[in-house]
Amino acid sequence: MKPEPADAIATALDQLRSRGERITDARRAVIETLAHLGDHPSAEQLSTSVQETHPSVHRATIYRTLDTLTALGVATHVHVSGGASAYHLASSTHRDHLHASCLACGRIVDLPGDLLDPVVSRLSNEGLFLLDPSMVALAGTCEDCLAVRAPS
Amino acid sequence: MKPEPADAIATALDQLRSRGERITDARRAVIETLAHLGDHPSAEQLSTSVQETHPSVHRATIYRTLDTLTALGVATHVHVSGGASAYHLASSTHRDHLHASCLACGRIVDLPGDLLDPVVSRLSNEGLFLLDPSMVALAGTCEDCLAVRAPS
DNA sequence: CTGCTTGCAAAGTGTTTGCAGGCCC
DNA sequence: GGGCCTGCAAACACTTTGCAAGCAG
Repeated sequence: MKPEPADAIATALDQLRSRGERITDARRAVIETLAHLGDHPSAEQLSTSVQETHPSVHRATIYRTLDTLTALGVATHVHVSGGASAYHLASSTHRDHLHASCLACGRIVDLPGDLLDPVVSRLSNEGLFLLDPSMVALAGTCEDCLAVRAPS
Repeated sequence: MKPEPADAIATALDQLRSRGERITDARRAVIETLAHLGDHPSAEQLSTSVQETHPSVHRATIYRTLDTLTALGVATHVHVSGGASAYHLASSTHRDHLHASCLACGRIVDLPGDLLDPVVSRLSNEGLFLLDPSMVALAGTCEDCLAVRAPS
């Protein structure tokens, strides 16, 4: 089900090009690494990974690139409770899912994108708050860690 | 509607005493300041406030005290997207509400405590995740900022 | 007294910024 | 070539830690 990383990379680069952004080695490196990791790395982790293949790319550039990619909608990030932000490409197959960080193992897991729709409606109806699900950092325990803690 | 800060302070101190924790000037200062601010200050803001009335209390102590208070359940904290954690006393009148940070003004607003119950159930039923609502940092736009952005 | 707490200073994360030079288009 | 991007280093915000002295119980 996972798309070829190559597809995701090409898509991302196209998005950059069509926005008139420049394609540089650093940006290519960030996008390629994001695509190949496929995970939800933090900027710091990503920085480490990128430097394995492209040692000349500076950390600060990674941060700036992620900023740019996020601003363009090519990538998204979740601010994880008390930790570093997690990034991933906004490829079409991953679209519109939510993120939750497991307090036990620290991983970011994907959850259904419509999960918070009822909550958004309720808050909206009651005039309390305009909730932006994509900005929400859910937290709790993932199924793997649940299995460990509470074996049947 | 707000309880006298004095009540909240007394309650908090009692909780400390009954847990066998020591009552020190620093702890009293933190609790008093939390009670009087009534808001959801960050550790850093709290530190600043405390030092206005108790200049001898060190920042590091504030962090340690907040840690202790949180561990005891006397205070709670929300990890706010990309920023500092926000703290407040877990006084009975405030109990069990959720927090959302406004992306426009940065404030922390309180939302109904049962807001995420359906979400918790759904995730639990589907065996996906054990969501801990108290650890969730909601985000979006608060009603005040909505009013500004979208005047009738 | 005993040992939990504090003050202080320093280190540790995660991230941002100013600047000069470099490369994309 | 013009100006966006980058590398570098330093600063920044927030938080944690080791240690010796101090105070609560």
